Amino acid sequence: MSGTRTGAAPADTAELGSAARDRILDTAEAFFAEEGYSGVSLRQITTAAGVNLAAVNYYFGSKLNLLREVFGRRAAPINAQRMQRLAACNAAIDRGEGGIGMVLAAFIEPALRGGHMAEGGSAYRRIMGRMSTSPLPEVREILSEIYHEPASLLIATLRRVGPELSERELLWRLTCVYGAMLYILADTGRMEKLATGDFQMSRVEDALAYAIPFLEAGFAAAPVSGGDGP
Amino acid sequence: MSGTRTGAAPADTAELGSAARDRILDTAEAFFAEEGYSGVSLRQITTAAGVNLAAVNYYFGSKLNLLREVFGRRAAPINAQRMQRLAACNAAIDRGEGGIGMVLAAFIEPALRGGHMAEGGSAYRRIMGRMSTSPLPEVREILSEIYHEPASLLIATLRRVGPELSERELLWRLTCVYGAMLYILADTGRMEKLATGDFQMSRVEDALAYAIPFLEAGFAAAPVSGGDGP
DNA sequence: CCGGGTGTCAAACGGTTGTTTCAATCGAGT
DNA sequence: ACTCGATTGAAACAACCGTTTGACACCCGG
Repeated sequence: MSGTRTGAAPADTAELGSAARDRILDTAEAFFAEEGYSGVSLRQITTAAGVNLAAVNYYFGSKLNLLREVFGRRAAPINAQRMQRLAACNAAIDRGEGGIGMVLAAFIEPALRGGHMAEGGSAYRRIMGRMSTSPLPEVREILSEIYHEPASLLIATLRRVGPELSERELLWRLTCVYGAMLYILADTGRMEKLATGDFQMSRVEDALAYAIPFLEAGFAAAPVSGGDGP
Repeated sequence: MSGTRTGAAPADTAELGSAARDRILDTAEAFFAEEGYSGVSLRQITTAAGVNLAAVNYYFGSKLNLLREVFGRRAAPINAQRMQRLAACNAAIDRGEGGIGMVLAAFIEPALRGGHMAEGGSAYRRIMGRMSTSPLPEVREILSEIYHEPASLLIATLRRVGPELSERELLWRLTCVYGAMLYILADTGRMEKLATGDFQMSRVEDALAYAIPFLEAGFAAAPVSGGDGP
C-alpha cells in the first residue's frame, strides 16, 4: 500500500490559517458540541461553513484529524494557564502559603473559562465535557493525551497541600473532582429540569463560586483509610 | 428450503415468545456500552445476537426505542431501591437519626451496584455514565425522564439533613455529586493512566468507600452565600 | 509569455445506515 | 386438518457516510 496520503498539501504550513480552514474549525466545533462526533457528517459541517466537501480532507486529512485539531487549538492556552498557575501554587506552597482550594482553582478555572476565548467558548466547553466520556476510545484517547501533562502536575501539587492520602484514595478524590468539573462543562441541562428557580449550569462564575468550595471541602476531609497499602 | 433447521430449539423451552427479544436486549446493552449509540449498527447487534435484522424493528419499532428499553429494564430495580432507601432515610430523619452520608449513599449505591444485576452489570454502568453526557438530546432525554422521580426525592431529602442552602447552591452541590457518580460509572480509564499503582475505577466497593465520604464532606460544608438572593 | 503551486469545485466511489416489504414458517386452537 | 396470529427470513429500499478524483480557476515569480 503506497503512501499515507493524509494532509495532502499543507502539512508544513500549519502556522498559516486560511480563511476556509478556520471557518471549518469554528463550524466543526459548534456542530461537534451540539451533535457529537458520530452525530455530525462532514457534509453538514462543510455546507454550514460554506466550503466544499473536499476541503476538510484537503486541510485535515480525515474527520478524526479535524476533531483532533478542534481540540488542539483550544487546549494549548488552557494547558498553558494550568501549568503556569500550578507552578505559582507550588511557589506559594514553598513559602508556606496556599491551600487545596487554590490548587483546585488553578486546574479547574482555566477549563471552565475555556482559556480566554472570545467566541465559541461555550461550544468548546460542551465538547470537552461530553467527549471525555465518549464511547469511542479514539476520541477519549485524544483528550487523555492532550491534557495529560497538567493533570500529572496537579497530582503532584495536591500531594503537597492535602491530607496524607494513599495513592488510591487520592485518585478516587481526583475522580470526583474530574467528574464534577466535566459534568459542569458538559452542560447537559439535567439540573435545570430539577430546578424550580432560574438555575443555569452555563454560568461560569456560579460554577467557580460554588463548585470549588465543595470540592475543596471534600478534598480536605480526613482520610478514610489510615495506612492501608498493598 | 425443506432442509431448514427447525430442530434447533422450538419445543424445549416453556418461555415462549421473548427469547429473541431478550437476546437482542442483552447484546444491544453490551454493544451500546462499548461503542455508544451512534457507533453501533443494528446489523452488528442482530448478527451478534443471532437474530434477523428485522427482528429489532419488529420487537421495538426503532433503534431509539431499543435503547429506551435497554435503559428501562435496568432502571426499574435501581429506582425501586432508591425510592425505598430514601423513604427509609426520611423515616430515620423523623426520628432524628441519619445524616448526609446516609442520604447520598441511598441514591448513589443502587446505581453503582446497578440494582442487583447478576450479569451485564458493568456494561449497564458504563452506558449510564457515558450516555448521561451524550451529545444527542434524545438520548439524554431518555435518562432524564427515567431517573427523574428519585432525583426529586433526593433533593427534598437533602434539604432536611444538609445545611441551609439556597436552591441555587443546593443544585450546584448536587451537580458535583451527579458528576462524580456518573464519571465513576462511565469508567473512562483516564485515572488508570495517571496512576502508578493498581488503581481501578471499576471496583465498586472502593468507589463507595472513598467517593461517598468525599461528597458528604463537600455537602456538609458551610454555605458560600448566606442569604439566597436572586 | 509561461509553469507550478494553491485552493476550490462538482461528481463519483464503494459502503453502510435504519427501515420496510412480503413471502415463508412456526405453534397452537377449535 | 385447518385456519389464524405470531414470528422469522432474505431482499430491497432510499438515504447517507467518509473519502477520492480530476478538472478548473487563480496568483505569482520567472
